[in-house]
Formats: sequence, C-alpha cells, structure tokens
Amino acid sequence: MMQESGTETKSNGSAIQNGSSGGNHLLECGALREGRSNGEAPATELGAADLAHVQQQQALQVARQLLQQQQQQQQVSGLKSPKRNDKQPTLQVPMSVAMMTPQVITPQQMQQILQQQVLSPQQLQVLLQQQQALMLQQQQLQEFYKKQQEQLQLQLLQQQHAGKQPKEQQQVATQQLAFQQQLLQMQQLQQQHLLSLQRQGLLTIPPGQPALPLQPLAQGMIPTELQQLWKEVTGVHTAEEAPSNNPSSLDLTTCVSSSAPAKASLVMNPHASTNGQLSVHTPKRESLSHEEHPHSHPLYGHGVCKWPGCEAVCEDFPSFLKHLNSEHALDDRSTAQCRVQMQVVQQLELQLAKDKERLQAMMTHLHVKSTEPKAAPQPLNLVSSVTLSKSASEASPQSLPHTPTTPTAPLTPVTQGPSVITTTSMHTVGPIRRRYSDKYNVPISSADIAQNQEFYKNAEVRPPFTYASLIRQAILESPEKQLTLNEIYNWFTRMFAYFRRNAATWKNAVRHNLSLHKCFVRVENVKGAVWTVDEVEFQKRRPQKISGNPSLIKNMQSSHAYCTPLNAALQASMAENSIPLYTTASMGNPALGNLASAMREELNGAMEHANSNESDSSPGRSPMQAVHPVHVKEEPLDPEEAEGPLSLVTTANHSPDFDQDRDYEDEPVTEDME
DNA sequence: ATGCATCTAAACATAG
DNA sequence: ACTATGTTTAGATGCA
Repeated sequence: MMQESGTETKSNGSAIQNGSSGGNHLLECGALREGRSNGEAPATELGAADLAHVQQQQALQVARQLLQQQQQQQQVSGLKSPKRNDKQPTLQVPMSVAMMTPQVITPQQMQQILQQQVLSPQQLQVLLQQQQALMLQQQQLQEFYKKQQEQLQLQLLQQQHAGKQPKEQQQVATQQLAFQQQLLQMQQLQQQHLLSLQRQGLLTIPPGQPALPLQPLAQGMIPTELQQLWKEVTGVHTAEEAPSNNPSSLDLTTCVSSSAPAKASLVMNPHASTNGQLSVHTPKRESLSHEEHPHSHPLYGHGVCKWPGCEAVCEDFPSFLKHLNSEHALDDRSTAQCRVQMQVVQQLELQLAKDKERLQAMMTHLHVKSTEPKAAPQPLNLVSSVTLSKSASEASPQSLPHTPTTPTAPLTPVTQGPSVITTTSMHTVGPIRRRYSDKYNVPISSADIAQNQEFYKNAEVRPPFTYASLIRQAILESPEKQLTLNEIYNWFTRMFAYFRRNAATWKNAVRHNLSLHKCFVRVENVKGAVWTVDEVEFQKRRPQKISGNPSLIKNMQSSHAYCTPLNAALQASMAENSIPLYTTASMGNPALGNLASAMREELNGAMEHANSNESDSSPGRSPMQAVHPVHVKEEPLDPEEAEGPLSLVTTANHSPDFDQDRDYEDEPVTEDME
C-alpha cells in the first residue's frame, strides 16, 4: 500500500526533481566551446601576456621618472612650471589619468567570474596575491596621477586667472600623456587578456605551473582574504554609488553597457574572441592610434563619453576633454572606481596570463602548432556537448544567470550579473564524462583537499564527495569518532556552504545514508544515540566500486585527464573551473587538515581502484559530482546555486572555528528547514 | 541489457 | 500533536 502510493508520488516528484538533478550532473562543466578557440594563438597570446607585464613595468618606470621629474621641477620652480618633458609625447592630456583606464570590467563582472567558479580557490588566492602586489604599483601610479592632476588643475586655475595658456601646463600634460599612454597600453592589454579570458571561460591555472612568482605569497592567502578584498572593492563601489547620482558613480554597474561599445570592439571582436592573438595586436594598434590621433581617447567614442555610466554627449574631442575634467575629475569617486577597475583588470589579466602559460605548455606538450589549435578543440566540444545528452541539454539552456527559484537566499547578496560566458559555455561542454581513463595518478595532496575544503566552505558549490564519504569524514573528525545526527548536520553546514540550503533534502539524504550503509553504526549513548563509522565496512565498499567517492575520483581524474587530450586545451580551464579541487598548489589549511587527510585517503583508495579496476568510479550523479562543474548546472537541484561561488562574501563570516553547534538554519538560506 | 552505486523523495515508525 | 531521528522503498541517473 504505501509503496504504491509512494511510488506514484515519487514518480512524480522524482521525475521532476531527478530530471533536473540528473541534468545537473551532466553539467559538469563546460568548456567553452567556441569560446575559445584558444588554441589559436598560443604564442601570440603569451606574447600578449608578457607584453602586458612588460608594459606595466615600463609604465611604472615612466611614472616614477615622471614623478621624479615633477618633483624636481616643483622644487625648483614651484607648482607652476614643470618643464621637462623630454621626449614625451605631445598629446594633450586628459586630466585624470584614472580615466584613461578603460573600464571594461565591472565589479559585477568580476563577481560573475568568481561566481562561476572559473577559478579554483588556489587560483583565486594566487591572483589575489598577485593583485596585491600589483596594487602597490597601481597605487604608486595613482599617486603620480594625483600629483599630476593637482598640478595641472592648479596651473589651470592660475592660467585661467591669468588668461593665458601656459607652456608649462602643456609640458606637464605631455608628460602625463606619455605616462597615460603607457598606462593605457598596459590596461588595454589587460583588457584584452580579460576578454580573451572570458571567452575562454576564464582561465585556469595549470596544476604544475611553475611560473607564478607570487605563488609563494599566495599560499598564505585564503578565501577569506579574497572575500575581504572583494568586499573592499565592492564596498568602495557601493559606497560611491550610493551617495551620488552622478553618472560616474554608476559606472561600475553600468559600465559594461556603457563602455560596451569601446570595449566591445576589442573584446567582442571576432578575432579577439577566437583567440588571444588579436588581443596583442589590438592594444598596440590602439595605443598607436592614440598617439597619432589624440582624439581617439579610450573614454571617448562616437561623440559620447565612455566613462562608465556616463555616456554624455561630447560633440568634439575638446569638449570631451572638458567634460572629462569637469565631470570625471580626479576625486575620491573616480579614484575608487579606477582602483576597482584596476584590481579587476589586474586580476583577470594575471589569470589570463597564467592560463596562457598553461595553454602554451599544453600545446608544446601536444606538439600542436600554436597557430591553430582551435580546430581540434571545437570539434571536441561539439562532440562532447552532444554526448552530454539530455541532461546536459536540459540543463544547459541558459539558466544560470538568474537565480533560479529561490532567490531568497541571502547568502550571496552579491549581484550576479549576467554571467555569461562561462556558465553557458560550461554547459555545453561535456567532456567530463569521457575522461576517465588512465592517467589519473596525479597525487593529491591533503593540502589541496584542504584548500578545497576551504573553498567549499565559502562557495556554494556542491562538494564532489558522496554523502557517505562526507558523513564518515564528519564522524572521523570528531574527537570521539562519533557524532549525533544533529552534529553531523552541523558539520555539513559548517564545512560546506552548499549544505546551508535545501536542508530538508540533504538532511534526508544524510539520514538515508546513515541507515543504508552498514559502515555507519548507530550507538546508543547517554545523549541518545551517536553514529560511528565501521571502517572495515567502509573499506569494503570501495573495492566493489569506488564508492568511496566515485565522484571524487572522477572529478579528479577528469581534471587531470583533461590535460591530455587536445581538447583539453579548452577544457582545461573548464575542468579547473569546475573542479577547483584537486589541482593547483596546495595551500595548507590547518583547520581542514584532518578532513583533507581523510578525504585524501578515500581518494587514494578510490584511485587505486580506479586504476586497477579501470574506473569504477561511477560519477553518477551524486550531487557532489555535479558539483564543481559549476553550480550553474546544478541549479535545477538547488535553486540557489546559481549564485555561485561568490558566496564568498556571505560566507566570509564563518570561519573554520565556528562552533560546531552553530546552526546555519537560522540563516534564511535554509528556507525549508524543517 | 544489466547490475551497481548514488541521489532524491517520500512514507512510515519510534521516541522524546 | 509535533519534531527529530531512523528505516525503508522506489524511481532516476550514470557507469562499467
């Protein structure tokens, strides 16, 4: 009786839910198919990256020199006449250097990127570190700018009063211009990189990537830091936005659209999109054009001010300059905007650079000509996407951007802009499934796992572990190797942001697993009853199937496996994106150490089986598997997932230590809590 | 095609 | 009566 009735209901429910969920797993990740034919311009792209760095350095040097000169001049001649210009250019100088920065990427965009999980926690950390380093440079530059601006303004005022145009000013302007040009070039390059990045689905960092000099520093970084950084950025942004109605203040938000034209040309450029090649050229071209055609200001086009959110109509360049000076003068707001933009750009640029390096390495390894890698990847993607089958197709439809069903979740307050590329592209990808095979012996360090844990703690991404594995882990982590059901729940919510939602569902799953698996033994206790793990039983499971955490294994495998195939070129990023975990450098994370080690055990065990038994891991659809692939896909399961990893912000609060008993349920997030 | 593992959903039982 | 905890069944999905 029950069965029957149950069956019916189930069928209904499961049909719907499963359907969605099933689709989810598939999502595994997508790679951007076209997005990047990144294969295309490996060499060039690399060049671009390098160039960007070089230019940055150059710009910095120039800035310093100029600054010194200015200082000298000031000392000698007072504010008034800096006369030095050396060979600097002759263009007119827009007042605010800051403006020079093409604001292509908004914080929202950045968020999106982050949310999309394009980057693994490690990557983010590394990037953050790098960014910080760069920020110093940027600050220096900004200081320089400020001085220049102040000087200029002063001069302007003086002259206006005097009614004449001082040469000095022009000279200063010249210097500024030179500097600005440098900066502009650099920024353009960065933007290009960003764009290409986006197209690629946002880079990823190769696991073994040697290169990043900043890595060491990165190790110290943790998601929290990232979050903070982000907060800072966003904070600035919001702070500015709120106060003024000013168009400029809106920039960050609207900037995308407003600047779209300018940027679009660069970014959307078919060439650019195809690969990074253009990115290199474009910037140069533009810079040249600027030099030659002073009127082609990055913030000016089609008779409109392209300052993010502005769009003021300026009939001619001079009027534009006036507008710039008046409306977008160097002030806190502009500075902040600039700063934000710089951070975003830098971060993305760094990411891109890394990804390019990786790509290069891959290409080299594969003996592929740098010129046309795209061909291979595309086909693959297509194929893969096709193979994905229904689930993928079902899920894939562009569903991600908006929070699916339950937007209520406060967790990720951050805006989710139109997330884009990544998600969509990701959906299309489908290779994940196919890759299992041989080479997955990649050693996984506990540190990596720990890192991942940290990531999952903050990012609402489904962990690539089965419920059984997680439960076991929770129990093993406890001092007495035993936990009450409620404690297990708490562990889940504490360790995984993902489990702070849809409590009814996963809690039911937890209970189900506890009862179902023999490895979990219920022991009567003073408190009532506690659950323990029968390691022997647990181990028994593995042999049969990697049950331990098939999904996990798969994920790992896949992530590493990706590298091999040519297609990998494209998917590499995806893989990483989707599977932040097992890749990259390990950044120790004490708090999660235990978990990490435990998980590792499982992984290793599973891996063994996988290797020996071919690959038994059944990725299945365990929620966890689907997980990293980008929540986007999972959304069906959990509506809120769409929000993405960015939940960083939200999660920032809970630190590892947070009391075990703390219940997330209070958070609105867990809507349905029982 | 089949079996297995996993997940999700749901019904039901029991104890507090 | 309600809730938390457990148990069990069933459908769905993916993989080997």
